[in-house]
Amino acid sequence: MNATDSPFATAEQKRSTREAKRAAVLRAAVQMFNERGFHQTSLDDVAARLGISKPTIYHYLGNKDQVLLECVTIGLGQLIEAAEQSRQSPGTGADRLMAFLARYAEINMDDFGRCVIRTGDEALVPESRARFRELKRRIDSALRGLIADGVADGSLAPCDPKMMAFTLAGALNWPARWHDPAGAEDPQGLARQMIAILGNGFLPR
Amino acid sequence: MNATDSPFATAEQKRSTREAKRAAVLRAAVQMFNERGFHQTSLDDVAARLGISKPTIYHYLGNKDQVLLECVTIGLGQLIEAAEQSRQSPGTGADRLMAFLARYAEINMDDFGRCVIRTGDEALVPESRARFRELKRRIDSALRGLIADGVADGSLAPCDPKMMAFTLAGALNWPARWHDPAGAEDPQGLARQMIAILGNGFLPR
DNA sequence: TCAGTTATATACTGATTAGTAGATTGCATT
DNA sequence: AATGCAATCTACTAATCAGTATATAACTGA
Repeated sequence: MNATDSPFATAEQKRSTREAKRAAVLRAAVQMFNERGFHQTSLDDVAARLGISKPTIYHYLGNKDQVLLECVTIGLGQLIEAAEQSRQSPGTGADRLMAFLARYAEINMDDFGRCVIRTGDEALVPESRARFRELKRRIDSALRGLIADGVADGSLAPCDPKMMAFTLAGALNWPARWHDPAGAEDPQGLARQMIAILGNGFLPR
Repeated sequence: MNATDSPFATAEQKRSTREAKRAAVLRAAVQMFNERGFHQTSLDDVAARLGISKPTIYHYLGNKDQVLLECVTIGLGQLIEAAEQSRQSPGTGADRLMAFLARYAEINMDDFGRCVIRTGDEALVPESRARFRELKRRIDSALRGLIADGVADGSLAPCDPKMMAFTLAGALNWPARWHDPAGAEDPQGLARQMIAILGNGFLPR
């Protein structure tokens, strides 16, 4: 506590507690969606977990579809950011791809990334669905681009980038279903192991 | 039409039309669950697609949870059968693993297999959930066993069978989400391509 | 002091839908 | 002829839950 804290909040402080509350609601919602599924989670449940009432959720986030859309948008935003960083990072195509895959896998074991994977397109209302798909397409193109680069510079095996992207993404999406965030295995370690397997293949070299 | 067909059905014919009706209801249900999601599909919707009424579904299959449990049980049954066949098939560990993976991928692009993948544990009522998990565990053990055999006979690269199983299964589960059953790509071809990628890895050999 | 804004609650409405009660028809068996 | 069972329907009940109307309290700025 410093001398400047008073019971009267400044505009900036208010803006920031509002942000914090909004984030807390979103965090509670995404965790419950991941644990129990979107349709098994009512907004009253989410409110109860936070000790607030349903209209407060509407105040901060809007209706249930908007809450879900915001969750997946955050997850997809993290993935897009990761893709952009990898594109600019140094090394061969293979190096850049592997850096991206590691980040990709970690995000998929995190609250919002898990939500992206666990949310089927059908769960969203049609307008949100289009947005959801578009963002996913963006990640997919970025991944294909990284693969194509690696094939071009010879650091990756020749392949069809589309099939390769589906295969790699599938493998690294799956932990969103089985990995227990409260469990002992650490996401980074798992990601590294899976990427090593995908890099070398199951056949002996 | 042969001479023996008459408007009066034998007991056997009746048993078999009953079976056919039951199967038709199940097929309609699983397809709609896959297209629109379990919670977005009401039993009235399923009945409407077949031109029947909801109580008829209860007559043949029971309540909504039982319908879903039956769908996933069929899919898992196909996978278990595939695992047993591969265990007994000839060739090296790698050969047997690849035969299984091919079948595994194909099943996952079929109605009931897709449903297995798309159904989260949370969707089922707790009693069914235990059964669902147990069957999935069985497939996972079978897969790990095949991998361990291949590592033992040297036809597979040394690896942790658990991580390898998660990685391979994840990659081959994913088409259940993106592959369009009405689309042009044929499941067998896709399966072969993915397995080649997984066998060789993305790094050049 | 009054009007406006923000944060929050209680209590309701309306829609959806799982599941059931009960009727009907027709064949099968005694 | 009578009883029972299989297959099917229409019409209802009851629960859940998204979303809203409305109240209140606190602070803000005029």
